[in-house]
Amino acid sequence: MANILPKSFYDRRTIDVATDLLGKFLCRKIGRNTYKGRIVEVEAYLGAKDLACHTSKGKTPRNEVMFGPPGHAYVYFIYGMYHCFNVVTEKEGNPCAILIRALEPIDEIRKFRNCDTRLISKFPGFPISDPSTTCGNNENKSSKNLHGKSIYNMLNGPAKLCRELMIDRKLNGWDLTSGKQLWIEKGETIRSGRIKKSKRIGVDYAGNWKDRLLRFYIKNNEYISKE
DNA sequence: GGTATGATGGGC
DNA sequence: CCCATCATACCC
Repeated sequence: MANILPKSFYDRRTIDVATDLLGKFLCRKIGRNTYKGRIVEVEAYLGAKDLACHTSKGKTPRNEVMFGPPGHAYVYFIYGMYHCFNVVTEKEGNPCAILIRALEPIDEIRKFRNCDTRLISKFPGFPISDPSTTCGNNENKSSKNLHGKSIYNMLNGPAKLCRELMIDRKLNGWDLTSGKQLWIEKGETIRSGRIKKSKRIGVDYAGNWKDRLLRFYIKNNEYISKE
């Protein structure tokens, strides 16, 4: 597939990769089907010197993927119940990554959420496929399925998008350029005027790094985790 | 919008 | 003990 982002995309300065990831498509293949979400919010983690980055305390079994080559997935388990998905950037040995914080669901994923019940029997517990949802072409911001979930509230957080797309530690280290199971495709390039910056979320422990503006999101997008 | 709290368990 | 989260409660 020609649209898969190549290794060279990730082998650059982390902040540049982070802003360039906005507007690209995260793709997850499960069974015969592929589900895609548009990346709308990310955070950059700048390696050993960055006190908010897991690698600031050195190499451990958990974070060793970040020390490897760019273009691989760094997936970690947090708070006893959640996973977060990152892409590794920069040259091998410079342990940086970008946390994917929110996705905008696009047509396939919406259709699946609403209509496709075949996968449910194959993957019991797959959260995005809720048999109680109705087939909805008239969704609005307050539309909810029978479990009270809105399409606006399913992919707007790093742990929520992992839950919905069944991303867990089995995909830690996955080569995102292989075009199987999990990859990222070209989309639009978001001009800097459409990108907002803020402090990263949940890193108040990170000393003089906690206030750095390393969170990037698409201005006015409806699927952001937090304003 | 903000703050506070419990859930829940791997990592160091 | 800590934690790159989430859902819920409440606005002290």
